[in-house]
Amino acid sequence: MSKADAVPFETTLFVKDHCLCLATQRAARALARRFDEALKPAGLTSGQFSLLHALNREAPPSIGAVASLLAMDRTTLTANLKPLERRGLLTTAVDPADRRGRRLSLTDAGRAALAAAMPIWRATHAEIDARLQAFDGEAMRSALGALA
Amino acid sequence: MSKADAVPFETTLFVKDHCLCLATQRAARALARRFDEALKPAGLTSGQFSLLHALNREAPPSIGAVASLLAMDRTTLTANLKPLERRGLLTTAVDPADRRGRRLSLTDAGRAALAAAMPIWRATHAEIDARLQAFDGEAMRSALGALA
DNA sequence: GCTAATTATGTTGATATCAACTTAATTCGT
DNA sequence: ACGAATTAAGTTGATATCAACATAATTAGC
Repeated sequence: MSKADAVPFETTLFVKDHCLCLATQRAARALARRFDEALKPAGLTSGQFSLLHALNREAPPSIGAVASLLAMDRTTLTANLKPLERRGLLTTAVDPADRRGRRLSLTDAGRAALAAAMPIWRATHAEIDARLQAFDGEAMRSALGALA
Repeated sequence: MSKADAVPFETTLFVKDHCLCLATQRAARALARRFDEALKPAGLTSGQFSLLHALNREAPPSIGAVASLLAMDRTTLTANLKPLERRGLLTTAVDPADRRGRRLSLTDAGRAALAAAMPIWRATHAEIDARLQAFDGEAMRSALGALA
C-alpha cells in the first residue's frame, strides 16, 4: 500500500457525514441504550419490548414471521427467545398444522411485563419524538445524527 | 394480570407503526446485513469499515474518542478492536503524554483494507441513497421502514 | 506536595447478531 | 405414491453490544 493509494482524510470525512449505515447504527445504539435504561423498571430491554409486542396478537405467530417483522435474522430471534422463555414470559409450541413450525405465545407474565412497559414507552418516545419536530424530509441523516 | 389490563392489539399496532426505536433497529439490521454482504470481498464488516475509517487520520485517536464518534459503548469498541488487531489492521499504543490512554493507529494493511472497501461502499451506498430520494420530511419513519 | 475526585481503560458476564451447516416436515412433479 | 425440491427451525462459532465492577494515571483542592 503506497501512500498515494491510501484513502484520503477528506474521503473519511465524506463517509462520516454521508454514510447512512453508520448514521443508522449510531442512532440504533443510542436509542437502544435510552430505551434499555428507561425500561429497566419493567425488566425489559428495548429489543425484548419489541419482541413481546410482536407476540401480542390473537393467533400465535411463527418464528419466521416474527423474525421478518423485526427485520432480524431467524437464528438471532431463536437466541433472543431463550432468556424470555426461561423467565416464563412466552411459550413455544409445535404448530399442529405444520409440525416443522413453532408458534410463539405470550404468557400472562409476558402480557403483564408488556403492560408495565407501555407507560414508560409512551413517555420515553414522546421525548424523542419532540426532538424530531425540528426536522423535515431531506434532513433524515441529520435527524439520525441528532438522535445519536 | 386480568384480561382488561393486557395491552390491546390496537396499541401493539400503534407501537409497531410509530416506535422510532424499532424502526431504527430494523433499518440498522437491514443496512448492516447489506453492507456486510457487499463488503465481504474486502474482508470487512460494515462496523469494521466504520471503525477503520475512524482511525484514518493524522493523529491516532484514543479509545474513548472513537467510541464517542461511533456512539458505541467504550467496552464494545475494546472488544471490536481485538479481531482487527489480531489481523494486523490496526495497532494500539500507550499514549506517552497520558499513560492511562491508548492511541489507535491503522497499519498499512488496515489502510489497504480501507482502500479496497471504498469502491464497494460507494456503489452500495449509491443504491441505497437512490431509494431515499422518494422521501421527504415527516416520512422519516417511512424511510426507515423502506430501508428494512 | 498530598489526598480526593476524576478520567481512561481493562475485565467479566449476559445478551444480541448473523453466516454456515444440519435436521425434519411439507409440497411438488411425475 | 414416491423421490426431489422447498420450507421451518435448530446448532455452532465468530463477533457485537452493553452494564457493572476494577485498576491505574492524572488532575484538582487544600
